[in-house]
Amino acid sequence: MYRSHTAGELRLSDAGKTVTLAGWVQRTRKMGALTFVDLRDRYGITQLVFNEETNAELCAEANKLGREFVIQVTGVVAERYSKNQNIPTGEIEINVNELVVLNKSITPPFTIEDESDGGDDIRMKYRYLDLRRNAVRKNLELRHKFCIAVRNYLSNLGFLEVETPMLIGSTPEGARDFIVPSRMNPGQFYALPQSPQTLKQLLMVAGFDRYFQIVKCFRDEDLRADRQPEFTQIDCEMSFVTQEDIIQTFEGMAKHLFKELRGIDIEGQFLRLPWIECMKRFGSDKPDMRFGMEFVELKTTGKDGDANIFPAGFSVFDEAAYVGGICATGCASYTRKDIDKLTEWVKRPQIGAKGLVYARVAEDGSVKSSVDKFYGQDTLQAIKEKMNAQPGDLILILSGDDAMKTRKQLCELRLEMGERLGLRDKNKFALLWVTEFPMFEWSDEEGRLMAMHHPFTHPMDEDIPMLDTDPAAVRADAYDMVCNGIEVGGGSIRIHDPKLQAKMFEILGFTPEKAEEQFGFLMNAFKYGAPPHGGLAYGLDRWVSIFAGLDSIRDCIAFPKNNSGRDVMLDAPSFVDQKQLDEDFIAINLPKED
RNA sequence: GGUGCGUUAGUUCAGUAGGUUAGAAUACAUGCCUGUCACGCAUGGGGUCACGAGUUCGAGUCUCGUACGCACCGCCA
Repeated sequence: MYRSHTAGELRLSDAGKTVTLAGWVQRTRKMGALTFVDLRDRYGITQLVFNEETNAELCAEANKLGREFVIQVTGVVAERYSKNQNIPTGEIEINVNELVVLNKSITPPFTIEDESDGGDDIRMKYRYLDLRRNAVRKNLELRHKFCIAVRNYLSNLGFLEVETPMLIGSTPEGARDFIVPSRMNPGQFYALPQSPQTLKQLLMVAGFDRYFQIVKCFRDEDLRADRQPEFTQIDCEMSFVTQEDIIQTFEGMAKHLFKELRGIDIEGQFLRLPWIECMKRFGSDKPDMRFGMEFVELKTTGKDGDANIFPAGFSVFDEAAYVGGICATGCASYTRKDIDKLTEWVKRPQIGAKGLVYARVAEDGSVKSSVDKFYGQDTLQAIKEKMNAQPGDLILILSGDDAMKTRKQLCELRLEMGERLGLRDKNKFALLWVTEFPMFEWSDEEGRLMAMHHPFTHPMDEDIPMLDTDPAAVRADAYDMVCNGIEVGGGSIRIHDPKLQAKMFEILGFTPEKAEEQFGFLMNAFKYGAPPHGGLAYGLDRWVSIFAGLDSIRDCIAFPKNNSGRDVMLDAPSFVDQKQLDEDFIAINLPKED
């Protein structure tokens, strides 16, 4: 037996007990004849005491201990002379009688403490040391609890967890696949699933009317703080359901998770916003609803309807297709310099605005703007009224030729101002459903319509007739759940009619042969009695990050990849031996260096 | 594929206008210290300033290129 207790559980009530503990040396403090050692394991820290006067030999051994040595000690629990209120075991210490060094450690490359001195790079290279730190370990503990809560909730509703294969066929639609060679089928490749989408639909055909799976998915695309090449989804599918049924079920799950993991009761139904309204009011299909600062449209043209608050005179607005603004509460105190900086910020290539028009509302209600020489006070007052701007507020206005592009720029500005005003509080949560997504979006690169969600998404029933006449206007029976401006889940009602599915492939530019080759298995299955079905997938890593207040999903993944998709600890990916390539009949064809 | 920022001691960083021997904190080592708990004090070791080229009498500092890291755009059905 290596230990009788963990390093986190002993209390004053245990005083007098003889115990054996094992763990890592966090640090040692030598005070003359007394030596204190903090013993750490994943449960906590317990102070060990060695006294030169009672056992000089043992104390000398203790003085040789270094950071991260693995030791086992036996001793008696005693009340501390002066208590440490900062840790749960702070009222006791162990007077050690026996010390065994189970393993030595070389000096770690960074200090393994709550406030580590290590940067991301070195912590990732030595992730197994980083994981010894409370901060990182707690994220993984939260992740574990999250998974338990998910399984409990879904299990109680009759959902069945079914594993689907990791080695499946490649489908070029969507993200790039990771591919895996098949030795027994020379020249052929499996693909790792981007999602178990088609497989879960086949489970519906099989009659598993409530399925879920906590499952790894793989996409060979560039990484971000919230995107890893392998990530985890809570993949769900239900039969004989409408969008309303699915929203009820998974809104319930979100509420359950908030209650279980954060102790937060979310009252009432989540807000639901059609996609087009989201874009008009927030310039995004995943708006951060923790704060308002909604867009006010000052000029619209074309399909948004013709409206214009501005008299002619300022050529930029005269020529713009869209002019919109936000009202930054209390920001009238921004100096000319502050606004110049903000203007530079919106003109950066990442945002791409041409410029920024501002208007300050003074305490007396008068408006002073950067376009005073083009517009009279009456126009400025009209803008103030329309934007409901109060004295002390700063109105920020962007314009452009393309309404959607300008809205996206305004969205960036809104988020930035929200950040500056401290309105994006990590302990506040604002959830909503975004619905009525467009079915298709035009791809310049492909020169055809692409599925905005995926090709198995059912159109909204009332829009089905438009598939023939105006496919670009068709809305999908799809929905995303958004939390604090992050897409945490999304799904749709699926097509279960093989004829409708065939039509969809046709609109997406598949020839019947191509559709048959890639998705024949699904089309075929649908001929044998496919139930109406739909589902949703939650991004587990993103959910856990939100609950843990993390900026990057990497912090809740035990062994994440870096920006270049590398595992710097394993040094993967790597080249393989020629023998291995030969077995798989693979020739490497790297581009020649210039 | 692109944009921005970065790379200096084991680690986190500072380094002024281009000028002598590149600093701090922490970590590490040694010593002192009987109640510490971010202990304290003293002493010490530790640097190819990412790499390559260029400008210059002289480069950690300026220029160009490369590599790597982070954030973002494209991409992510």
